[in-house]
Formats: sequence, structure tokens, C-alpha cells
Amino acid sequence: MPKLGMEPIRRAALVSATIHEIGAQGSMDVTVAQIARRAGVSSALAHHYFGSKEQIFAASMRHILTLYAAQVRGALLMAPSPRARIEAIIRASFTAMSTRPEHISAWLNFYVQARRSPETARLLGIYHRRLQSNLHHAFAVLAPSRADILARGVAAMIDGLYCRHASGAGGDISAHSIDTLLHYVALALDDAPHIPNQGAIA
Amino acid sequence: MPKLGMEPIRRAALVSATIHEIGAQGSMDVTVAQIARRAGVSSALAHHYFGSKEQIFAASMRHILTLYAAQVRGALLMAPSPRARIEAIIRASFTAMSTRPEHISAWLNFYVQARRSPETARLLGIYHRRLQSNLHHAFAVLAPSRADILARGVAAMIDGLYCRHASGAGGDISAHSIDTLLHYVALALDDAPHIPNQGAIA
Amino acid sequence: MPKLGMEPIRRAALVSATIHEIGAQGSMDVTVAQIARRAGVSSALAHHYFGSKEQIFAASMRHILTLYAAQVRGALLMAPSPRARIEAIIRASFTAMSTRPEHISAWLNFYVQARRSPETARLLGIYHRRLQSNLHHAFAVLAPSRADILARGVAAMIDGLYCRHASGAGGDISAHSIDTLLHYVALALDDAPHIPNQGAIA
Amino acid sequence: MPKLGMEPIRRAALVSATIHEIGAQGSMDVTVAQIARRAGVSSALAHHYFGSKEQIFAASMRHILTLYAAQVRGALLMAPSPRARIEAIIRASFTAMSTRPEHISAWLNFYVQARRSPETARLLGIYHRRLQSNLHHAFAVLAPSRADILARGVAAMIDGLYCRHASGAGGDISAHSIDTLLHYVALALDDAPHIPNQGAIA
DNA sequence: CATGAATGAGTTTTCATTCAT
DNA sequence: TATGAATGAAAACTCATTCAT
Repeated sequence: MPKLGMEPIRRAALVSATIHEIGAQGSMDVTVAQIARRAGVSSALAHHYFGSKEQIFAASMRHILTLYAAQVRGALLMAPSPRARIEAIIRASFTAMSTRPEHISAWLNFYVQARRSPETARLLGIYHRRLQSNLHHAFAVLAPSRADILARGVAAMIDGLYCRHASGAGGDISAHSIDTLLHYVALALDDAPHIPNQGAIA
Repeated sequence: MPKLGMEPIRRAALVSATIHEIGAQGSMDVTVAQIARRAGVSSALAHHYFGSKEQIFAASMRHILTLYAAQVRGALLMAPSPRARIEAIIRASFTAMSTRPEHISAWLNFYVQARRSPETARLLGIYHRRLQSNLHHAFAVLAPSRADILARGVAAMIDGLYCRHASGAGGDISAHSIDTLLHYVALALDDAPHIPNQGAIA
Repeated sequence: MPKLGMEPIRRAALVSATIHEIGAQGSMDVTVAQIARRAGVSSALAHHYFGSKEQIFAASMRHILTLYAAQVRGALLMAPSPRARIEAIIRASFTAMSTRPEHISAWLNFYVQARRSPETARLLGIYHRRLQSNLHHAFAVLAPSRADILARGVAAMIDGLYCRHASGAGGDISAHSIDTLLHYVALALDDAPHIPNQGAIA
Repeated sequence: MPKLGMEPIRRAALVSATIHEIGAQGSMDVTVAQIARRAGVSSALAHHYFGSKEQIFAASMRHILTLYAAQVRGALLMAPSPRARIEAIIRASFTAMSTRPEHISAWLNFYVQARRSPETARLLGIYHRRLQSNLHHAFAVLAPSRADILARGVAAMIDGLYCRHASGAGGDISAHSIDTLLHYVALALDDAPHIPNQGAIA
């Protein structure tokens, strides 16, 4: 068994362990020892590769954002129209969430951490601007005069629904959340009121 | 000067200090010593009155919810119509926030704490149900078939906008937030798209 | 037993324990736990009162210098002439050392620490200037043209002899050291060569 | 390129790196990793060649002493008279220091380390005895009855001036130090007070 | 010959909590 | 009612050292 090239493997394992541990505990009050144990290494190794707990967190945040961004980008590629792009963003947001439930809790703590760590604040800012910009571009074609307020509304509603998920509401809220958002979009863009679960792109 | 009857005074001071300290620090990583210092007492006294740090937090959460609930109840009293009740809830939410900016940060941490403390989860549940129920009653009169989804959407948007505030976006976002919400409500209830009363489109 | 007013007692005990521990170990590689154990308290208490290890060290250095300065000042009060003042400084330096052997090792480490801690460098600078100035004043009366070089020479010889002591040479080196220094002074000030152990002030 | 015969090269590089690192840091609080990094090798290799950190230090001390001894021996070879031998020792001491400023800090830490490591104490003892003996031999010719005390005095003054240098006094103290020592020697050996040859009186 | 990987043991520091007064 | 004194437990972080390759 070669022992070379472990660094990327360990880093990935530690990032993953961090996200899982935050998800399991429901807060950032996670010790490096816990993270390391879950990753199957010593806490000294975690420090060896990341330098500090803060940087382990930062790497984890970056990882979550990267995955989320990739998921949204992938969904946007398929979207044939502005309207479809909006729906794609919404669906991608909650699909990502359902697929990786452990990310939800981390997400919420992301907001908290941003108040303390400039690096986290920067990452959160990137997410916000990207989401806002994607939505705004799409709405700008369909409802130019209201693009701003709608983009802000949809983004806020996404975050709000994430909060509900993070605080542990059970059931298939993923579908509920998507319905709620699509209904909002339909109100904004359609002449006739939208009927949830029927007019949406399958 | 008699030293009797200090208990309620001390408790109030400690609760207030807790909220301010959480707001100032931007997280729940607040020590009992910090809280006690801000309240002008010893940390031993904080334990004497509350028993544990967890209970200090719980009392603070309860306090925030109580104030919020009072503010909403007050606003509802004046509202002559279901539509007005919805607006009242929205305005009250963000007025409370602007009036006591230190509560915002505490609010966000409320969500995090709920994952760990059953007592906090219970309190958060009460808030959710009360908000949902208030909105649902109002929407039920105006748009019975969509009351559910709309109540959920408005509640989520409120929370999402709170998140943005908590993460430190500057400017007069209070007004922006209210506009965004009222625009959503107008879409849902009016025939013609609603023009927010403060010209926020832009 | 009253438990009030312990702070000065604990601080003194910790300072004393620090000096003893450095003396016993022969280096600054002393843990807070060791210091606290010798002082009969928990290491948490040491931090409670001093804030950090560095400040424990600084207080100890300050203490040593204060004692040394007092001893010199006391000796100078009795000295009737400039020549007697020089001898007083020399005797006081090595009397202080013999009286408190544990201070010697700390003294040497003082020099090392000065390279790292600005506060220690400041304290060491005060010692240097004071010693130099005391010697210079006395020599200025007796040998104005050579006061500078002699003050520097005597000060250096004192420090050098301290180093020897610190590195653990045994025997009654205190007397030897005083003789060596007084011989140097006699060479500088007397017409006839000085005979050690005879012409010195008893 | 053959990889044979690397051992002496690596050892030398590590010894040099150790001295530089101690000089740069101003203390023995130097990690093996830092030393190895400066030497351009892995810390594992440092252990491979030296066995332990203590032995790396010991080798470095030995190296400094060897260089110093060589410098003094070289100077003594040229000295035509006992008086010249004394001056040679003095000049060589401070020339070595000026030439390799990084050695000064290491020198001071040498004294500290001697309290802990028997090997270092042994090396320091050798230095002391050699210096003392060299000086004593020279003084024995010129002032037999005072050879002891003068050898001790000069040796101590050298060490004391080293301390001052180590604690970071700036300026051309090397010349100042030599003047101070030569003035002492002149007092001891000349009938008339000696005027240092660089006009240091001021 | 040389190193990346890995860790155990130990260090400073923090903090909720208890207790005697 | 109120507090200063005190600590146990645990946290982040460091580092000399070992080992498989």
C-alpha cells in the first residue's frame, strides 16, 4: 500500500467529516477531535493539513458552496428559457439539500459564522451575489420593472425555507418548499394563478 | 436601601445583557462572565438566579419571543381587515427588528440553538405555529384555496430576510424587506400587480 | 478562615514559585502547571490572576529587579564616599545573589527572554541604565576621564560573573567574585596595586 | 550524481541551520522542523543523522566552540609576547563574534542549556578552562601574584560583554568591548594608565 | 539516501460551575 | 443577596519522534 499522495484524501475526508459532524451536532460547537475521529485520523493530522480549526471550517464552507454552485450551474445548462432558468435554480437548491441533508445544518451555521470570520463572510457574499444575479437576469427578461424585487423575494424565500429545514422540520418539505417558491414565481409571471404540483416543469 | 426584591431586576438585567452580548459578538459563543459583567453583577449571581447557562439563554429567547409576540399582537389589534392583518404582521416583524437591532443576531442564533436545546426548539415551534396560524387565518378569508401555501411563503420570506439582516447587510433593508413582502402579498391577492408604496422597484 | 484578599497572596506565591521553578529547572522551559503546583494552586488560578504565562514571567522579572534595586539602594544609603558607593554596588549585587540563589538562574534567563519579549527587554534596559548610571556617577568624581570605560567594565564584569554563577560553578564564588571586582576597581583608582581581601570595606 | 557521502554535507547544513535559527529566534525555542526547513531537508532526516534534537544542539555547540577555539589558536600563533597573547585572546573573541553575529545568541543560550544538558555543561567547562588557562599562562609571566584574579576578571568581562551583545545592544560594540578589556589589562600591567588605542573614552 | 505520513504526549488557555463567607 | 476564590474538564494547538516506502 503506497502511503504517498494522502494529502488530498485526508483533506477531503476531514472536510466531509466536518460537514457531517456539524450536521449531526446541529452547531459549530464541534471539536477538532470529533472531526478527526470521524475522519479516522488524529487531531494532530487535522492541524497538520489545515493549520487551524478556522481553516477546516473555511474549507468545508467552500466545499459546500462549490457543490451547490455546480448543481445550480448544471441545472441552468439544461434550461431552455428564462422561466425555466428560474425554476431550475429553485429545484437545484432544494435537490442539493435533499441529496445531502447534512449540508443543511452546515448552511445555517454558515450564516452565523459569517459574523465572525471575514473569510466566511466573503464566501457567503459570493453566494448571495451569484444567486441574486442569476435570478435577476432571468426576471429581467420576463418582468423588467419588477426584476429587482422578485429576485430579492425569491432569494429570501429560499433562505427562509432553508432555515426551516435546518431547524429540523420533518416530512417531505423539499417538495413543499419547491411548490411554495414556484407558486410565488407563477404569481409574479403568469396571468392566471398557478396551481402547485401541476404546471411545473416535471 | 432594602436589598429585597432584587430577583426580577437582576433577571431582567441578565437577560438584556445576554441579548446585547450575543448581538455584539455575533454568536452564541458568549461566556457567562461576559454576560454578568455587562449586567454589572458577578457570574456567580447569574448562576444563582438561573441555575445554568442554558437557562440564561432560554430566558433570553423567551424574552425576545415575548416582545415580538406583543408587538405583533398590538399591530393586529388595529388592523380592520384580513388584508390589513397580513400587512400588520409583516410591518411589525421588521419594525421590531429595526427597533432592537441587537435582537436580530440573537434571532439567527435562536435557530442554531434549537438544534441542541429542546426548550429552544419548543419556543421556536411556538413562534412558527403562531406566525403560520396568524397568516393562515387572514389568507383563509381572502384566498381560501391558497391560504396554506401563501402563509408558508410569507413566513419563509420573513425568516429569509431576517437571515440577510443577521448576516450584516447594511442600508435601510428594513424598508426594502417590507416592500418585498408586500409586493408578494399584492401578487397573491390583487388582480393587478401591486406597486409597493415606497417605490422600491428600481 | 476568611477567603477574601487572597489575590495579593496568590500573586506573590506564584511569582515566588516561578522564580524557584526556573532556578530548579535551569531554564524558562517551565510549565504553568509546574509553577501552579509549587504555589499550591491550580493552573487555572494562575491564568485567572495573570492572564497568560508571559505575564507571569514578566511579573517575576519585575520582582527580581525590584528586590535587586532595593538591595543596591539600601547599600548606597550607607556609603560615605564615591569609592564606597562603587564597592557598595558590587557587594550588594553579589550579596543579593548569595542570599537568593534561585534568582541567579532566573537572571540569566532574563537575558534570553529579553530577545523575545519587549516588556522583558524594557526591564532589562532599566537595570542596565541604572547600574551604568550609578557606577558612572561614582567614577566621574574619582577618575573623570575614564568614568565611562570603567563603568562599562565593571558592569560587564558583574554580568559575566553572574553568568558563571548561573552556569552552576560551585564553591564560595560570591566572595571570589567580589574580590575580582574590587581588585579591578583598585587597579583603576589606587596608586598601589590592591591586595584582595584586605583593603576592602569590611 | 551519486548520493553517496551526503552525511557530512547534511550534518554541516543542519548544524549551520541550527545556529542561524537560534540566532534569528533569539532562543532555544526552535523546532526541529524549522531547522530542517532552513537546511533544506526533512525533519525526519535530521533525526536520521543526529538521533535527537538534543544531539543536534550539542553538535551545534561543539561547532561554535571549535570555531572559536580555532580563531583563538590562530591569533595566539602570531603573538610574540605574553602581553600580545592576552590581547590576541581578547581581539579574537570579539572578532569571532562580529564575524558571525548569529553565534552570539547561540552563545548565550549555551549557558542556559548547560543547566540542563550534561553534554553542554561539559563543553562549556572545556571553554572556561581553556580560556582561563590561556589567560593565566600569559598573566603568570607578567604579574605572577595576580595571575589568578586577573585571568578570572578578564574571562568574566568577556562573558559579560557577550551578554550585552546577545541582548541586542546596537552600534559598534565590538570595538567598545575590546577597548574596555584592553583598558583593564593596561591598568593591571602598565605603570601608567593605558589609553585605549581607539579613543573610546568619551 | 530521503521523505511524507502519522501520532502521542504535552502545553497554554478557557469557562461553567461550586462554595465559603 | 452577593461575591471573590477556586477548580476540573476540555479545548486548540505544537512538536519530537517513528515508520513505511
